[in-house]
Amino acid sequence: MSVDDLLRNHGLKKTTTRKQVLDIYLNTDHALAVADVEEALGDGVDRVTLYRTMGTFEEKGLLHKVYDDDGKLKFSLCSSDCSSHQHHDNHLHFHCRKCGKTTCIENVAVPEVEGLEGFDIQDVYMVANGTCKDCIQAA
Amino acid sequence: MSVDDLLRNHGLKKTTTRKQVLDIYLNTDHALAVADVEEALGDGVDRVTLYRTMGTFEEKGLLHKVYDDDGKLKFSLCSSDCSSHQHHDNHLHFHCRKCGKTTCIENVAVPEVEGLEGFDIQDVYMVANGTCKDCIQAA
DNA sequence: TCCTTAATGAAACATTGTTGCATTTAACTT
DNA sequence: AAGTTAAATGCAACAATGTTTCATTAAGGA
Ligand SMILES: [Mn+2]
Ligand SMILES: [Mn+2]
Ligand SMILES: [Zn+2]
Ligand SMILES: [Zn+2]
Repeated sequence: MSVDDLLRNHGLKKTTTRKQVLDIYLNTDHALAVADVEEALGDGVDRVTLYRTMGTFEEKGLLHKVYDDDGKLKFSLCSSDCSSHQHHDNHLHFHCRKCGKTTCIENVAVPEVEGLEGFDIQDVYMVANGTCKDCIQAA
Repeated sequence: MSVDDLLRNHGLKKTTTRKQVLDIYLNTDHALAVADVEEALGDGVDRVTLYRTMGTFEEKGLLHKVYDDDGKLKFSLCSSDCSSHQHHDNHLHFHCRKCGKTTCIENVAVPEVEGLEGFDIQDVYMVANGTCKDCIQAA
């Protein structure tokens, strides 16, 4: 889907910054932090605007949060059925300790949690840490 | 096990601050951030010392890191078989969005990850978010 | 008790994220 | 196409979290 369509479908105004940010995510295969996007845009856009842009994208279901080993916040594109009402990104994530990249493993679902009687589970986050394919091959 | 024994068994000097910090963790059933410990100690101990203390405890296998929903870093007591060589805290964690407490669910193991051929998985972190027992009862 | 090394305190700094307010711009109305 | 309005942006100031350097203090062994 195009950048313009994605923005319209999620009820967002079509601004220059939003189109640029979304374009970056569409052309990257791993999660990006605010600082990464800031660097990719090479100045010209205020840091605060990026924080607000990513926040809005997360609220509206365009991006979902990803945390790596060190609690560093990154964002990844959501699957097509995420909206402002609900996220459906219950897949595994992989964080490579060599290259630092965090990737969505869309085809591995987070397993159901058993044995937690008395708790109300809303969602489960799961991240595997280790060495990614690329870094193994490069070694 | 006593505070003194724990410190000795992990090869750590017995200082006032370390004993106080460890005592707090032994008497709390949920994970605590550096700021939480600082507040519990009520001044007198420098913030930097606490960061270093918790860092050392983590290295030596006395505490393990816990991240909640917002990437906030907390620490929890490790199971008895953690050491500076390796952590064995592969259990589920629960983060309550009402009270904010993060708890170790020692009796629920993190499931093995299937379907990740080509990756080298070192460890897996898993946290369930929702409402805890206490907050459900209080409602 | 003395000595050595590790632990601590203090200050300065870096990074990440938030808030208030003035200005600009997108989308809608006319 | 111009005008209107609410949302988005830029800027400055602030807050929270974490790190680094260096002088001082304290722990544990000799
Ligand atoms: Mn994902
Ligand atoms: Mn735990
Ligand atoms: Zn890698
Ligand atoms: Zn609760």
